[in-house]
Amino acid sequence: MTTTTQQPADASTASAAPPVCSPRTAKRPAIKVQAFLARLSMFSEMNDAELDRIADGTHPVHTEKGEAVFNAGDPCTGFHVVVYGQIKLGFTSPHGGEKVVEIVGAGQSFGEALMFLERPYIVAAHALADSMLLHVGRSAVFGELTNDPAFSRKMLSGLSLRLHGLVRDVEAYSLRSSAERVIGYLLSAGADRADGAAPRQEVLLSAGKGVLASRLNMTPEHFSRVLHDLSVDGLIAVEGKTVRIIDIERLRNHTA
Amino acid sequence: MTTTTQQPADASTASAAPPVCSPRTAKRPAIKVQAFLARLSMFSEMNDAELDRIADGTHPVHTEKGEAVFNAGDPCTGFHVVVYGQIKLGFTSPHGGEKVVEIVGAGQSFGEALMFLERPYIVAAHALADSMLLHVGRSAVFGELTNDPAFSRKMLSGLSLRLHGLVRDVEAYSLRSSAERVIGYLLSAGADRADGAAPRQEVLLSAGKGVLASRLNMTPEHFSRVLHDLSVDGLIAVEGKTVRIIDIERLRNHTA
DNA sequence: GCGAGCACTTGATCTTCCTCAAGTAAACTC
DNA sequence: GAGTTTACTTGAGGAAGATCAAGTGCTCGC
Repeated sequence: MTTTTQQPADASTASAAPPVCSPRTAKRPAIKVQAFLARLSMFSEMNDAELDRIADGTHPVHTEKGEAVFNAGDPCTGFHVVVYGQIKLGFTSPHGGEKVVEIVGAGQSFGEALMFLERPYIVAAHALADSMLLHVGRSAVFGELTNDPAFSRKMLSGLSLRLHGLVRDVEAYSLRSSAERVIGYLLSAGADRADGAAPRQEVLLSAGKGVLASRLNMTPEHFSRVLHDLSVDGLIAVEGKTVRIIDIERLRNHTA
Repeated sequence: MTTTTQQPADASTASAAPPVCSPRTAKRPAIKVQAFLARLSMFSEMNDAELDRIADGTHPVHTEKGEAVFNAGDPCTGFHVVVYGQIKLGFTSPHGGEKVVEIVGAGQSFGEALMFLERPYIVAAHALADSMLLHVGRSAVFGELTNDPAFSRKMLSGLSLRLHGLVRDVEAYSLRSSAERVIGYLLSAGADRADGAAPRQEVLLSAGKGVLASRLNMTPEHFSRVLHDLSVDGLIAVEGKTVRIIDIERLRNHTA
């Protein structure tokens, strides 16, 4: 592995899909379920009949900021797709600590693996913002799997991508220093608007610094210090939740 | 998550299948490919015609101890099953360090995720012992996927199980101390002969201590010290590659 | 059976990162 | 708009684990 721009946060299944409607349009906006599902790469090759059947196995879940979607130990009866909002998946240690495994945004899904394993959740899901999810029931998915090989293949690539991301995370946790993980996050967050060669100079942190710190396996204090040190070195400038990348070349080669 | 016996080393897809023949019977023993494949849970529901087609897409790979099966960056044209021997999957950092992600034994497979993603490997695979693998070509797998939903479902559960194991690893790396990871490994290795309620008292370490240490995210030195400390506390007794568990109850509750 | 090489152990020291404790700034209530 | 809460920052000190450097004991080849 010679890559220098590791991206601990890329484990997404569905490519980004814009929310069907704004969370502020109404308190509980009605959405066209089929239309929303069709934009997810997972369902993108489905015909109308199939989409209808999947949509039938679906129900909306509204979760307010801070609330749990599910907790570790809960039985898993399907998987979730984020329509709007943001969800964090994490472990809580008996000793009070927390480890955020993944931060999931609009158009992304989670919980497929447990659905296939028919085991209870081992992580908890909490809303980082008022969110709307679709819960896709297991039997609807299994029904389509039996007669749609293209769908099976989509699911397989989705899971594979997730696995790949997790392996990259393990690599980052094991072989990289905290500073390198932070830099990796900044570079990948800056690069994720993949519309051109040049990564953006302005990165908007995708969650609160405490949550990000946990996602990157470090304490909020240490995260703060790393950001501070990078600022002092003139590599970035931090203004609240936005980070301006000043010297991307030196940032890439930074080792400390 | 309330489990106290975490098992960082359980990420296996196929349930253990005995080697078709001993590695010492002949230098390159011929095996009945179909018969071997049929024992893997992945292929267990296949009929003879299907097994024949998969077997046709297969070729044997013999790898001597220390040799690489593939390296990071190599293209992935299928996945591997271990017939006999032992393979380690790991990252090599540019600064010389190594991180073993998984240790794979007979009857287990690896590389499926990359096969579905059609990306080059991000880990390297090295033989820990003289080994024989079967390489299962991508097109053979894809061919069966299109007309065998049961096979698709098997693959999906296989990947899900792997994902699940990796998430548990991340939890262990993030929230557990090294000693807890070692204990977790000992308990799971002792419990893996799941023929009764009582875990074995004698655990044979599944690889060299250096390799295990890396798998558990610690240095060989530290691993050695942890084992030593547990011995001094009277919880285990180490005799070369076998660890006798003396006080399993105290071992489970140990915190340091 | 003897030397070479390797795997493992043990010891001393050093680094990274965490913990605890304030302090500051921004956001949310009333 | 003052008070409270929450999020973040800063500092001092400490602990877990890494690194470096010798050892010791094994196995393996001859």
